[in-house]
Amino acid sequence: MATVYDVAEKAGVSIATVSRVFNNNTVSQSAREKVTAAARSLGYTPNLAARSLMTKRTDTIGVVLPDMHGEFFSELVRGIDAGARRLGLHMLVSCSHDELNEMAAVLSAMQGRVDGVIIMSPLIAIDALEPHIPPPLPAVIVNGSGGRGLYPEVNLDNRAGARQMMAHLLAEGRRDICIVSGPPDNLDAEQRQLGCVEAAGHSDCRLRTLAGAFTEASGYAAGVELLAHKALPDAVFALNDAMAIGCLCALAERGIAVPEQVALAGFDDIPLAQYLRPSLTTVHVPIADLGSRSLQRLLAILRPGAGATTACDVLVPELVIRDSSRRACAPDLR
Amino acid sequence: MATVYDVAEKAGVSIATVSRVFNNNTVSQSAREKVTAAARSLGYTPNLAARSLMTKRTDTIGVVLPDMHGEFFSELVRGIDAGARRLGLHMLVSCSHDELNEMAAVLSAMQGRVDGVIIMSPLIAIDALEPHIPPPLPAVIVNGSGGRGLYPEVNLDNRAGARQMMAHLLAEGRRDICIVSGPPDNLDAEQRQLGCVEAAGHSDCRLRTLAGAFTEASGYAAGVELLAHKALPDAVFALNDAMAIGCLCALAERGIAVPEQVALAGFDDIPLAQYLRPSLTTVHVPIADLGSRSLQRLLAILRPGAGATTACDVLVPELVIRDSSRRACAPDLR
DNA sequence: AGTGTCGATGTAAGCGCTTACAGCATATCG
DNA sequence: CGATATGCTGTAAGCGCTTACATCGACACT
Repeated sequence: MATVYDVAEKAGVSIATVSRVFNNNTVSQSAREKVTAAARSLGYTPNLAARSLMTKRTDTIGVVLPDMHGEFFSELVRGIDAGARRLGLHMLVSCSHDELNEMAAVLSAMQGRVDGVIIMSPLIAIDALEPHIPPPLPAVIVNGSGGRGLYPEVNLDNRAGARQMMAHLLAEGRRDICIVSGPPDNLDAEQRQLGCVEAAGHSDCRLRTLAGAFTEASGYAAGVELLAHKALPDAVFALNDAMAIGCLCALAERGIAVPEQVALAGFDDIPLAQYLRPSLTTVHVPIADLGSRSLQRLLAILRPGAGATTACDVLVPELVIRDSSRRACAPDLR
Repeated sequence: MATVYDVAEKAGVSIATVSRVFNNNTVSQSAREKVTAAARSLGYTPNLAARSLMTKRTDTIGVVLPDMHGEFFSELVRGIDAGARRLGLHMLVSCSHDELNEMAAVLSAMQGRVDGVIIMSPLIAIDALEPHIPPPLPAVIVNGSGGRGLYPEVNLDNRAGARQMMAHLLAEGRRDICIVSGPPDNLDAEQRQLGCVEAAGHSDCRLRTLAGAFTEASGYAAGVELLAHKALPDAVFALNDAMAIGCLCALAERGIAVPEQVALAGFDDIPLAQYLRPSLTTVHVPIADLGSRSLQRLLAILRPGAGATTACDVLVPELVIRDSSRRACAPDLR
């Protein structure tokens, strides 16, 4: 590999000038041209390790995810990547499997490789996690509501989303609502459930809960269990779309009409939701926005004063009403 | 940040010994303990840029994807990540949006940041891409069938998968089959289509094609178009699951019974496929395997002799027959 | 005792780059 | 015309680390 010395020699200038050309510093037009030509002919690329060593920057940001399963995470990464590319930043991705030690390991391994990290950890309580973030590492936490304020957070208002959905179901006249919950300790799931309980509290409806795990299979299982009881609820609110799909499958198998006998609702609004039969009422979560927003947040730390930071970092999801919850089931023609 | 000098001083040894401790070289028990203690108390972490500068390794591999949409890519990344973690490697991810220039830019930016790259580019022909891969950068190409052999490839036998599906549909007595194709120039789509044509050639069936784009929406549109014609085919083979779902939606909306009137098949076997009503017959693509296999391949270049390389790098997908294509529609109880 | 071997350690030389500082034209001004 | 400012450029000092080489005991063997 060619170095600044090779380029300098070929261009007949000093290494400092070469470096200046590649860092957009003040260089005469003629020198710039000579250097550029020499660099091209030698196939020179600056050695980034050496550069990092001097500048103490890596132009890379880390993304720590619990897992890579499903559309949710890929969408999040997409949101971050889009922003990062525009800023000339790279993206180091790692999955921690929601295990505290593994997450600590990932974070410490990232130290020195990245200028900052975006951490998403719906399972691990942030106050347990915070001590494991290496102090010099700037970090932003996504969707981990309730840290000690040491790190900026970008959150989704899961509670508000759940409340909206409940309000909708109640408005449709549903009074016996069954919630299919998320995995224990999952913060999103907790918040969504909380929203449901809040909304139900203001009404005369009956609320029950079936255990779920945010997977299609657990939704299916919940649906089967539902049918084992004598009294079918008049609405099922699965706390994510994957479970709603599983549940829909179980209900359809047993010939239960949705929404006529039972209304069904999900949460997330995955792209597919509108292509189910019946199309799925759900809560739209702007996942990619969550990603780009958290990148913005991180950038505000890394390059202070670079751009105006949005003060608000709680995204409010939006209710999307489709056929699966409608009393009068109008065909959804998109 | 503490450096080797600080640790050396505190531990009463030379910097070489400190370095040796952190590189598992031969050091006496007592020295090792002194260094470890000193390092911990100073919160020392080796500076990776400096290390890279000497070793010329980054312990990071790059992953270049066309996009991050949908489950396919996240699953692939998951497969790579799992392997990488075990080997102590990091993963730099970037999306190129299937644009040649952007891909070239991404690749050149990765040079020096990674020890090698895994490139997935279903849209860009590999022989167009190869010149843009910086020569010193070890690379493995996933699913980009048909390079000039400059780089190892890990491919999925799309053609065989499509042939299997066709054979199944024919065996079920379907004779008028409509294919919903993928986006133009997409290599996977091309291969799948080719497999269909091959299989049809050996039979007496009628084959027609409707344009698709691997999205739910395009599948839906294809379904609608299908219904506009007077003669409904007796089978629809959508070249990926997303389109099959869209198509199923369109058919269901118009009251067409699947599989009684029309059999429906997809390709990919996304996790959701079994939870559709009717559950979707499809071709199972071991996506995560594709990822881990390509990592293995890359590793064989990076660390020659480290592990036995599997000679075979063509993964054969597997037919998964579910309700959507069965003549006698037995309930699928999983 | 002399010699060879071997493991543990220290010394010092870079890896390729950025950047403070100094130098040196050339332009500007009193 | 000398003094001062200005714009480019070169020199050289590291950034924090790994590692070749030299050194030095300790030990075994003849």
